[in-house]
Amino acid sequence: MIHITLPDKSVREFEGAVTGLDIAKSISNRLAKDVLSVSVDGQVWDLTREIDKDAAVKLNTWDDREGKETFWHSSAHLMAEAIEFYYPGTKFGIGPTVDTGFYYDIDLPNGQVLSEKDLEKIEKKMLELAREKNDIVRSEISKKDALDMFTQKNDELKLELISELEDGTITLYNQGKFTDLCRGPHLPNTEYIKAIKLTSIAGAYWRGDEHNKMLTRVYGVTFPKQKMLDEYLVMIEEAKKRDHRKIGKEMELFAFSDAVGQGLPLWLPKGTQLRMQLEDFLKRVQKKYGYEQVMTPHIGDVKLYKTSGHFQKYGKDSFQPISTPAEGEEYMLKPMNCPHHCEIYKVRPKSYKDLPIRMAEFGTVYRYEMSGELHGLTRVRGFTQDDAHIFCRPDQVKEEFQKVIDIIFIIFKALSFENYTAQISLRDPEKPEKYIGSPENWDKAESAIIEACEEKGLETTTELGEAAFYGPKLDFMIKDALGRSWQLGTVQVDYNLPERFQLEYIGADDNRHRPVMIHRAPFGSMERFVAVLIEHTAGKFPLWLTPEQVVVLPISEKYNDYAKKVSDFLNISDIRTVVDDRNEKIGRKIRDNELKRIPYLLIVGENEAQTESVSVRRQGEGDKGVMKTSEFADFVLKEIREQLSGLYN
RNA sequence: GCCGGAGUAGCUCAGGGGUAGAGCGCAUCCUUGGUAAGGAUGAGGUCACGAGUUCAAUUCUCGUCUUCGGCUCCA
Repeated sequence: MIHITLPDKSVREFEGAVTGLDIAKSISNRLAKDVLSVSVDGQVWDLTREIDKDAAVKLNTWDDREGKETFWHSSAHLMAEAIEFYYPGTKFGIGPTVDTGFYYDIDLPNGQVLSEKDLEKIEKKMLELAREKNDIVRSEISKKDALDMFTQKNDELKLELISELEDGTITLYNQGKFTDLCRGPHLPNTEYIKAIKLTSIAGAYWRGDEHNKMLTRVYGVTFPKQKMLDEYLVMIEEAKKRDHRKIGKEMELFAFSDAVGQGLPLWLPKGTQLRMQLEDFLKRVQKKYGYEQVMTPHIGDVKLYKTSGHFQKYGKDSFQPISTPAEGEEYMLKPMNCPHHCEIYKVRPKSYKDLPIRMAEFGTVYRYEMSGELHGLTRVRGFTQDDAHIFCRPDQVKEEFQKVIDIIFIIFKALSFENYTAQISLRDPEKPEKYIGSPENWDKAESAIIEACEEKGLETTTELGEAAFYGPKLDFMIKDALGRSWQLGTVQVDYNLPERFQLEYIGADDNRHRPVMIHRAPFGSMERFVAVLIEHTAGKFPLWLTPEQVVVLPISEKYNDYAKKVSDFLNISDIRTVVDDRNEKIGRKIRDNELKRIPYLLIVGENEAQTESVSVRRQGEGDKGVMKTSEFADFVLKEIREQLSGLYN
């Protein structure tokens, strides 16, 4: 008798060994059709693999991550089978699943190359093979046999993988004419796969090491229903429309120029206005939280970065030192603001009563990112961090950390960022030698972060070994239009720099102590943040951020004076207005896309009887009717106030 | 940096060894008392840059730069 415990704690009894599929059938036919794999005591198994002892079982469908992974994993094998059909002798590296879909790294024989056009025929072949309904069969194999088999195939990639596996744990999966080394699990057969799209081809190093051979990586995604693929493709198209590079160009927020240089963004007037609104907002919040603004130069003596240790670690990846007329003198474009702030700290001796000191700067830094890494505003070579450094006593770390989390919450709430994740990065407990600072301080800092997050009710994931060598950290990630994760806000505890710069304060005991430094940047960088904000809002910014709040349109030239009066009047209310003094054809300009992005359109002179009034149109709502200009000002201010209300508490 | 696409008007793109093309935008004029439009005319290009092949290169070849998709990296 076998007892199977389901997630709802109910227990089903079976006469003898059962498969996941059997269990699903015993529940409902519908589930038997939908189930893709089965988790047995936490391990994901094939549906057809026999369970011969009591176990806790979860049936995975498309809605479960495990189900999707099984589906895509089998799809990768299907793709490999199709590729082997057209390119016999292809060597196969690894073929894992990713967030959406799967890829396979392959090495085509005789230096053949794959182009985008070839993907279609592979797709077709995959569908053909899928319809053959070939069973996917698992078998166990000894290490020796496995080595023999792939030696015969002359596939040194698989041989390398096998050589690292333990004998007795090696399994093969076969479908049709294709057999692959694989841990599994897989679908029972290929007919589950109904809709296939191979999305792209890219180069990738074998095992991610640039000293290794470059393989061809083929990406694809599959679905159990054609309709789901269609929806996915529509979603991708929609996402492309939100791309910040596209919107940034259309709205004239920022630009790049070959003449200026790669990865160096030019902020256009509207983009600058947007950015300044964000900066002002954060400055107000920071002021409330006891930060003081500072300013430091864009360059610094190379020695400064040698003291901080950054030169040794990152000197090669920086813009190279600038020589001066003086012999042997070298300066660097600053790659970070921290060393400058440490020097500010040292201006005069500090008492424990002075701490915490919170030093903020919108500091522009320059890093020579690899050319292939540059990407719109999200990865650039010159960018402005909304940087601040908090110098505090060890006993203040937790409280300061919580205050930083508060600030990040205020920002995310103000901009309705809900789809974020937070990750705590701690030491690797097995490798204490990797980290600087005393274990006691690390313990204190790590528990301070964990407790601070808990007390703030922040849901986090914890990664061991992901901490910086100088301290633990907390990162906030947010997804962009295409589902890629970007790191935005970051809070890092640092024991290293205070040490290197010999920072001190005099404690209540009249002894010298070392302060703890907290680095934090809620936006991360203005560039990246604006990029994510654009994609998040698809260019429809909250009213208080909109680069063009209100457009005043005189319907003909004779209303120009009045339009100017209206705009002057509204300017008093801190609302940007744009007067276009062209004639009535202006209507053509303000339409479609542009109209969509301007919250308010005021038309002056529509009704000659009411020259004291304006016709108001609200984005997405259409005609709001005729209002007195002063009424409109109140109306808009009220709306902005509503959007801003509650942001500070 | 590496692999693979791409670079033609302000924007989106078509073309192709022999005066350079479209749509939108822009300009001028006409029409339209209008919910933001119709018509006519026109201006805009070293076809990214540099070499090579050729009688002739924007087109073919090579190199450089930039950009896009990945890899790697991210203080």
